Amino acid sequence: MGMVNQSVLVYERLDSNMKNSQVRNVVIDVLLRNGLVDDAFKVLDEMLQKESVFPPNRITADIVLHEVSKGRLLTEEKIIALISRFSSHGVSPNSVWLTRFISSLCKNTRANAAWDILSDLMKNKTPLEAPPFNALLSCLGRNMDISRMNDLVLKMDEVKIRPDVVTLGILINTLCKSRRVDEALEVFEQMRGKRTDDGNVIKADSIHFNTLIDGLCKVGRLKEAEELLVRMKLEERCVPNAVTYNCLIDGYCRAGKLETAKEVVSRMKEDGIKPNVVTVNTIVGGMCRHHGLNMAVVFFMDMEKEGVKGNVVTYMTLIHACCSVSNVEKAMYWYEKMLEAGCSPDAKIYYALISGLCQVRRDHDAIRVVEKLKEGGFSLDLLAYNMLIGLFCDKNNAEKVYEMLTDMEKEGMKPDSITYNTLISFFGKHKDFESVERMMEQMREDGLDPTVTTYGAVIDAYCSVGELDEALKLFKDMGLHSKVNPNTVIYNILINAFSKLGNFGQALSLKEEMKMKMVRPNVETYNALFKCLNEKTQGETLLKLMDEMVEQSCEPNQITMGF
DNA sequence: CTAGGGTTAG
Repeated sequence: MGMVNQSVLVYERLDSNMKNSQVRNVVIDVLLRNGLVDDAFKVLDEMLQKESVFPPNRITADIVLHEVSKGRLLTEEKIIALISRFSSHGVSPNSVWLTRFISSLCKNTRANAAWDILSDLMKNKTPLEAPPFNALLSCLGRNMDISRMNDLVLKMDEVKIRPDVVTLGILINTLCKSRRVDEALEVFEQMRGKRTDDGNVIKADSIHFNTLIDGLCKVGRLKEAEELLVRMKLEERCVPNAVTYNCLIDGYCRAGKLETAKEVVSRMKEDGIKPNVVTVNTIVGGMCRHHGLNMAVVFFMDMEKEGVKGNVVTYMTLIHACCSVSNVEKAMYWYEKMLEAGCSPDAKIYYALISGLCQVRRDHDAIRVVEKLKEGGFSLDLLAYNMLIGLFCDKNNAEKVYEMLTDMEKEGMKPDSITYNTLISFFGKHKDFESVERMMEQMREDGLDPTVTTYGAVIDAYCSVGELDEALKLFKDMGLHSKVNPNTVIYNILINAFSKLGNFGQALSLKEEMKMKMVRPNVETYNALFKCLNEKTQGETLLKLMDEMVEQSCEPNQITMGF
C-alpha cells in the first residue's frame, strides 16, 4: 500500500502537462489493482472530459474494462455508458473483451443493448473487427431474426468491417436452420473468395460445407447434398469428416432409406473416417421410426462390437421408441440398461420417459418417474409440466393437477398458452364454466392471447351443454376481437353440434361458409353432416355431398362407410 | 459458425 500511496503522491505533484495519457494509464492501473476504485475513476474522468488534452487511448480502455469486469466493479448499465464515453473519443474496447461482453449481454436477452453498443462504436468510427459482430449475429441467428442480421451485415459493409469465416458460417447456418437453403447457398457463393481491401479472402471451410449439406438433407434434397460432398472433396481446405457423413446419414434416415444410410456408413469407413456415437444414434433413431425397435437394437449391438459405445442419447432414443409402442416395461428395461452401462441420466432422459408415459396414459408410472427425476436432483420444465397436467386432466385427477400447478409456481414458472388450453378444456369437459371464464381471464392477465385451441375448447364446452347461442357468440368473437381465425376443427365442432340437434340447414350453411373462407373441410366435416342426413334419410343430398367429398379430396373413412 | 435425444390442447 505504501508503494501505491507514493505513486499517487508523485502523480498528484506532477504538472498537469506531464500527466499525459500514458502516465494516467499507469496510475489508473495501479489504483484499480489495489482496489482504490474511486481514485482510479477520478483520474479516468479527467481523461474522459470532452475537451481533454490527454484523451483515453486503446490501452486506457484495455486496463479499465479488464479490471472492471474482473472485479465486477460496475453494473452492466454503467459499463455500457463507459464504452460509450470511450467511443466518443474514437476508442474501441479490445476485440476479445468486447466479444465476451456482447455475448454475455446476448445471453441475458439484451441483444438490443448489444446492438446499440456496436452502432455507437461504428458511428464514432472506432476500429472494430468481426468477432464482436459475430457474437451478436449468432444471437440474432438463434432467434431466427434474419432481417436484423442482414441489416447488421450491411452496416458492417458500410464502415468497412470485414466479415470472416465465422460470420459466413453464422449466416449460412441461420438460413439453413430456417430452411432457406437456396439463400444460404447464394450467400455462400457470394461471400466465399471475396477479397477485401487488405487483400484478405474469406475461404470456404469444412463447417460451411457441412452446414449446407445438413441444410439440404433436412429439406430432403439428398441428391444436391451428395453433389456438394463431391465439390467439397475438390476444395483445398475442406476435408469431409464424421459430421459431413452423419448429416447425409440423417438425411437418408429421415427419407426412410435405411439401406442407403447404412451404405453411407460403409463409404465413410472407406474414406478413413470412423463412425461415432452420433452415427449410431442417427441410424438407431431412423430404424426405430421406420422399421421398429428390433432392427435398431441389432444395429446398436453390432456397433458396440465394433467399439462404438452408446450414450444417453442412444438409450433415450430406444426408450422413446418403446414408449411410442406403449411398451413401458421395455422402456424401463432400457432405462436399467443405461444405468448398467454407466451412463448417468440427464434431465432429458426423464422428460422422454415422462413424455412416453403420458402418451400411453400411464399416470402412476409417470408419477414414479417424476420422483426419480427429483431424486436425481433435476426439476421438471414447462414442457414436462404441460404433458403431466394433460395426463392428470385426462385421468380426472384434479388433485394432481393442482399439485403440478403449485409446484410450477413454487419454481417460478409461468403457465403458457398450452397449460391454459389444457386446463380450459379440462374445466370445459366438466361443464365448470365459472372456472373456464376464470382461466380465460387469468390467461389474459398473464399477457397471453387466446389461441384457436382456447376457443375450440370453450366452444366445444358450450356445444356439449346445448348452449349453441353462447358457442356462436364466441365463434363470432374470434374473427372480430382477436387475430385468430376459425379453423377446420372449430367449424367441425359447430357443424357437429347443429347436426346432432337436427338443424341440417345451419350445419350446411356453416360448411358453405368454411369453403368460402378457404377453410378446408375434412372427412369429419362431412361425417358430421351425414350424421344428420342419416336420420332423415335424405339419400339424394347424401350422394351429392359424397361427390363433393371426392372433389375436396377427402378420403372417406370407417365412419363414412357406416352411412 | 457444423451432426444425434422429449412438445401439449380440439
